[in-house]
Amino acid sequence: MTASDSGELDFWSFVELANRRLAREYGFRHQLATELLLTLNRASTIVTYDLEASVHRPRGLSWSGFRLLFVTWLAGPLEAKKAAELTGMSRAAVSNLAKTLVSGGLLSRDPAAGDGRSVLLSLTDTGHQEMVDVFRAHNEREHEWAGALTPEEQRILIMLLDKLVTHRDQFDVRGRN
Amino acid sequence: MTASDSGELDFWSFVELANRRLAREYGFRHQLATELLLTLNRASTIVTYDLEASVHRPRGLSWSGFRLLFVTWLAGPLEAKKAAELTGMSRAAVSNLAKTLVSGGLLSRDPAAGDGRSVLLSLTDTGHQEMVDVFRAHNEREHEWAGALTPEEQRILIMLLDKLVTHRDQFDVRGRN
DNA sequence: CCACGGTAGTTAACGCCTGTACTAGTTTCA
DNA sequence: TGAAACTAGTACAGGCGTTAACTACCGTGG
Repeated sequence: MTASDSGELDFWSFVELANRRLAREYGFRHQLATELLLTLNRASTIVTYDLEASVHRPRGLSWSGFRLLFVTWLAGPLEAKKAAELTGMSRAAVSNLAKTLVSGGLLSRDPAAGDGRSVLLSLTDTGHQEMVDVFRAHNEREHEWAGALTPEEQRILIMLLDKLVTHRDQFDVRGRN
Repeated sequence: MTASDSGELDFWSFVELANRRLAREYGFRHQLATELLLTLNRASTIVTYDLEASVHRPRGLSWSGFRLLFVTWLAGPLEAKKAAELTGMSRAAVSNLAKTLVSGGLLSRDPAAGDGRSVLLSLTDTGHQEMVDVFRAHNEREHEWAGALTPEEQRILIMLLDKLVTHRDQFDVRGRN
C-alpha cells in the first residue's frame, strides 16, 4: 500500500497519483518518463530547499548568492559572462547579484585587463574566508543527505544523471542563449 | 581527458573542477556527496529549463503556472492549502498565481462547502482542455529526455532518488512550515 | 582609419516567490 | 456560550529571476 493509496497525499507521493491517472485515465504513453522527470525535479527541490534553509539563509546568503560565490571561489577570477554560464543564471542576474555581494564586501568587481568591456569577479579575503566557512557546513549537510545511499549507489546515481544530461547533444535542447 | 581538463569549462563540467579543488586543495571530506548533490541540482535545472522554454513559455504558461494547473488537474478540486503542499510553493504563491490563472480563464476559485475559510481550486473546461493539450507536448518532450536511458536504468534512477528523499525522515530536514 | 557588426555589462519593466502581518472563520473547552 | 487558540487565505514589502533595450567597447574589412 502506497502513500497515495492510503489517502495521505503530499509533495512526494503526488508523483504516484499523477502517474496512475495520466496512464489509466488519459492514456498518455510515456509514463515512465513522466515519473522519472517528476521525481528528479522534486528530489532536487527538496534537497535544495533544505540546504538553503538550513545552511545559507541563516548566514545571510541566498541560494543564488551562494552559487555565484561558489563558482567564483573555485573557478578563479571570472568574467561576469563566464560566471553566468557556470551558475546557470542570465548575465543580468549576475550583474544584479554582484552588486549586492560587492556591497556586502564578499565580492570584488574589477575591470578586466585585456578587454574594456569585461569585468572580473573575484572573492575578497572576507569572501574567501566566508566561503571556506559556509562550505564546511554545506558539505556536512550534503553528507547527511548522501548518507541515504551507499557510495556505490551514489556513484550509480551520478553516472545515470550524467548519462541523462549528456544525451542532450542528441536533440535540440533549449538552454540559455 | 575530461572537459574541464581540456579547458572547456561549462555549466555541466564545472562539477568536476569544483570537486577536484574542494578535495585536493581544501581537503573537504565528503567529496562524493558534493558531486552527487551538485549533479542532481544541475541535471534538474537543465531539464526543467528545457521543458519550460520549449513547451510551456511558448503557450503562455510559466513553469509554476503549469505546476499549479497540473496538480489541480490530477488531484481534483483542491483547497489552496493542499495545492501549495503538492506544488511545493508557499500559500502566498498559490494565492498570487491563482489570481493570474483565474483571470486567464483556466482556473476556477470557489468557496469551499464545509469551511468558510477555504477556497476550492478547480480547472475550468478551458483549463482542462488546455492541460490535456499541453501535457501531450510535455510528455513527448519528457520522452525524448528519458530516451537517454534504458527503461531499466530509468527505474534504477527513480529508485535511487526515492531512496535519497525518503531517508529524510532520519534527520531534521527543513521543508516549508 | 573608420563604419559596421558583434559582444559585455547594465538598466528597466515586469513576474514570481518568500516571509510577515493581517482578516476572517473554526474549534476547543472552561 | 463565549474567549482563546488555531487555521485558511490574502496583502504587502523585499529579493531575485527573466527578457529586451541600451551603452560602451572591440575587431574587421572596405
